[in-house]
Amino acid sequence: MTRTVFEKADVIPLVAEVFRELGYEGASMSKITARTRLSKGSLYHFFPGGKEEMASEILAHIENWFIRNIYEPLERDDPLKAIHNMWREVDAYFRSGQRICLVGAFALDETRDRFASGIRQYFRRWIDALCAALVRAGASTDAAAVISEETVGGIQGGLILSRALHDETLFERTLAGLAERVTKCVREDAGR
Amino acid sequence: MTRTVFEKADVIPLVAEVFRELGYEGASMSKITARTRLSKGSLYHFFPGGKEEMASEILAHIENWFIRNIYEPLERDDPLKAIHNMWREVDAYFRSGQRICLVGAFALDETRDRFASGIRQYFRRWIDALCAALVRAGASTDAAAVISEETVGGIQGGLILSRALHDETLFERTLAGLAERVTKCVREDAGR
DNA sequence: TTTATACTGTACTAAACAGTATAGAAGGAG
DNA sequence: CTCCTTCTATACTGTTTAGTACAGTATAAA
Repeated sequence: MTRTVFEKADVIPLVAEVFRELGYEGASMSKITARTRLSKGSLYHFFPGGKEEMASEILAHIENWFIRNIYEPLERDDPLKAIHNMWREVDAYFRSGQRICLVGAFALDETRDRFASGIRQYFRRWIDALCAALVRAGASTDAAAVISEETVGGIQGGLILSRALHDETLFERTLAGLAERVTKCVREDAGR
Repeated sequence: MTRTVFEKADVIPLVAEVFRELGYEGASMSKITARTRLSKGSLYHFFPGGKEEMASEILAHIENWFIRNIYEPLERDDPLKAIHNMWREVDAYFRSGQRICLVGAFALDETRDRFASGIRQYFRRWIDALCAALVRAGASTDAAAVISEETVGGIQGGLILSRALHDETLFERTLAGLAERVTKCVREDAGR
């Protein structure tokens, strides 16, 4: 009999995809074992704390991805380039709206209260990093604060709408619209 | 012993609130009975089809509310007044972001597939009604289509963000920002 | 006052649930 | 080879789940 051997680093994205598709409550252990092809033994070996530990590690894994690929570039690199990189990475990460934001989904029901600090931090840091990049690019502090909040919110709304309407083009349209407004905001303020 | 007698019209909003707090999968029959104080017998009397029938009737109830209070005014009344009315009603309905959009939440996981047509219709009609009102108010067809999509998406994003950040002021700020952009869009196009 | 209807409460079943225990397989170290 | 560690598979626990059955209660009409 063939035995597939996993490492924790391989398991987390696999389980994450199940949570993404079914939500925290919808993802029962049996659904997770069925969809990942991992046995209960393996899952409890990697996550002795069960579902709660899985979700907690997944959230940390997601946050690390965003820190490395989005937040740190925004904080460190040339702001306009980093923002351009953000649109590209976000579109790829959410597969043009075919893949949801697990953190956003968790925020909508009582799951939020279990992982409150992780969820809060994910959005807080995203908004703050974008805001700081906009200020460095020449936007006013006030305008940057407003538009960075609208941008992160707009992305979440775009994900909901594109799924609800089964419209694969909607998310990319949303990103393009947000990108245009961000660019305009920087141009206007920098031109003063 | 006192016996509280309900009608279906009273039961739907009660059960809806439980779905809103816990999501479709999280709302088990025992949680529903505990939070609504309705017995299993009563619930299955009103909804012989169980959870699926409950959610289906709740979605219909929500859509009716939006038709009466938002979509029809947008389609029928003075467009600027109807749009102004929309901001007020939406803020009240979602309790300034303290209450989520059940339809949006359903759209994020596999629950979407169970209620696909209801979910699609809710957003489709909202966007279309707003778009038509904007055109009647003097906006160009293209600009109206873009901004009405951004508005409905922006509302959903604002709900996620205000919950995620535990920021009660964020949703109202989002609505105010959207209202400003909508007003500007109408003014610019009508002035041509 | 009888009788039908509408609603409630509870006891029940079978399936699904989270989690545990444990035996065993693979692979490397000695 | 043996031994140890890491990972997998499955059988098992008690609990919770959705849903059914049915007896019981209030109300209104006849």
